Order: sequence, then structure tokens, then C-alpha cells
Amino acid sequence: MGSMTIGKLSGATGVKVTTIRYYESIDLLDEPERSASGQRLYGAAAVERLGFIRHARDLGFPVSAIRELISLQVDPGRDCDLVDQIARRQLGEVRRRLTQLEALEAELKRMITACEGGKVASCSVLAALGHHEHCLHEEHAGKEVLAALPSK
Amino acid sequence: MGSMTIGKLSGATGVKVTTIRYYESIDLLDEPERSASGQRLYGAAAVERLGFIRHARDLGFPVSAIRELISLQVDPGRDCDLVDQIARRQLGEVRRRLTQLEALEAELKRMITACEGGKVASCSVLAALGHHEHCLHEEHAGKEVLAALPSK
DNA sequence: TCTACAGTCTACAGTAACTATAGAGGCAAG
DNA sequence: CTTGCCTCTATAGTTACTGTAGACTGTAGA
Repeated sequence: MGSMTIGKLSGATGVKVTTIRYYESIDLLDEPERSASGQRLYGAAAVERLGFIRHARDLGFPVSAIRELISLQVDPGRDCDLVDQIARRQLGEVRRRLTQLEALEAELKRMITACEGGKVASCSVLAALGHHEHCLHEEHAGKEVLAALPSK
Repeated sequence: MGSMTIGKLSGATGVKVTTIRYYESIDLLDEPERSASGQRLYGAAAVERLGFIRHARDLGFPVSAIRELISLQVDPGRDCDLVDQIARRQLGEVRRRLTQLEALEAELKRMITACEGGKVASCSVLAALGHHEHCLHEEHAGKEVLAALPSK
């Protein structure tokens, strides 16, 4: 049981093979043992660790925070405060985003219901996008706030 | 009135100088006129266009969508449908994110209230992150869904 | 045993949407 | 005329991956 290939680990955790190698390269994962021919071999500990990382990423923790959390995990016996602090920071982050997104949802909804199949020349969506003075940002706050929406 | 430098345009729109040059490089902005010494000179149209772009970015539209919107804007007189479609797609995107974030908020809150200053060894935040089977994803859906949170 | 074929290896380039830096030259005020 | 900020180009860095090329490995069927 102490040896699965990278593909199995990938299947077990839902993290892509390339991503696992990437995590190793940035030292989120320890270098695993290798078979005679050089293939990576993982045990149960790696499944644990990778699951931890993945879950934290799903929760939106940046890699830097995960690194901190892991280092705390590795050496238990001290106060929980720092962990708590990191989680709180993340919660604040999530809440900021929620607020932003709620505003966006409202504005998009408004735009769409106003646009009911006319010509582009009079399209309210484009008009709304053009008139940018009255929404979301007062001065020029929150510029990069939503800059990272992938929406592939 | 038909000539402001890139710095003024930046001030007028809240978009950084480097970002303006970047937008030009990816053809979101037309190449502006230049002064004798080669400095970019912008008019009112550029302020309009850049405001449009910025607002759309703030709303989370990816650059590719903005490019579409601009091309529609440039040639009005056809149906609004495509614009509407783009906006709807974006709204769907925003809603997906909202749902995700709400789940995250709940989980983080749960984690934090459970962690009240013990030792790391028994910290519930770390425990919650470790036990990843019961939340958010059933099989291995939504993997990259939140992968792009910057949280600088 | 031979032969496919899927899985693994390294190394590097590409993605999105910028941001930052270096090093050189421009422009207005004192 | 010099100080100091602005602008220029070109290039590299950021985050968290993803994709590709080209070679090797491991395994299951004929």
C-alpha cells in the first residue's frame, strides 16, 4: 500500500498529474521516493497532504497561506492563534468578494432586463457600460478587485 | 481639448499608465497620435473607450468579451442579441461564483468559531482542511472554480 | 515474445491580465 | 540650467497552473 504512481495519486485526489509535479516544484509536496526507473512513488501520507492542499485551494487560500498552514501542522504544540488568524483573513477576503459580486449581479440583471432585442445602436447594455460614473467605485477604488475572474 | 498625455488619461479614468499601454498592445485601445517627441496624445474618445473597458472589467467581463462588445459598438445597426447573450453569460458566471463563495463563507465561519485558541495539535481549522471528503465537491467537480482568487 | 498503447519522465513555453523594472529621453517650474 | 517628475521602449516577473515535445517505461493482448 505504500506505493502508488503519480497517476493513481491524481485519481485519488482529483489533482492533475501536472499540478502534482508543480506542487512538488514549489515545495508544497515533499519529493517522493522513486522507483528503479525513476517514477515517483507515493504513500498514504501524500494522499493526505495533497487532499489538504486541494481543499485549502478550493477554499481560496493562496499557496503562500497553505505553506504557512503546513508548517504549523508539521510542528504542532503551539498556539492555534496563527491558524485562526489565517482563516479569518481568508474569511474577510471571501466576504469582500461576496459584496462585490452581489453588486455585479444586480447591475448585470438590470442591464439585461433593460435590453430586449432592439438594435445595437440603442442597446442598454452597451449604454450602461459606457456610463461608468455612477456605479461600484467612488474614486478609483477596487480596481483589481475583480480583475481575476477567469470565466473561461 | 483634443490632447492629453497618458498620465492625464490615467488620472481621468483611474486606469494605470502601464495598463493603458498594455491595452494598446493587445489592441483594446487604438494607437493614439503622438507628439513630435513621440509621446502619446489622447482625446475625449479615448477617455470614453477606456472608461467603457474599465467598467466592463470591473463587472468581470474577460478581455475577449470586451473585444466582442467593442466590435459590436463600432458597428451599430444590428441586433442586440449578441450583446445580451454576452451579458447573460457573464451573469451566469457571477452567479456560479456567488454560490461558491457563499459555501466557502459558511465553511470558514464554521471552522473559525470552532477554533478557540487551543494548541495546533487539536486545531479544528487544520482538521477541517484535512478532512476534505464531505464538502463542496462531490466527485471532483469545480476544481479550478475558485483557483483564481488573488487575495494579495 | 512482439507489439501496441497508456503512463511517466524532464524541460520549457504558454495562459490571463496585468505589474514592475531598467535605462534613456522629454518637459515645465524655479 | 538644473531639479524632478513624466514619458518612452523593452523585458521580466507575478499567480497558479496548463500544455507541449520528445523520450522512456510498464503492461496487456495476439
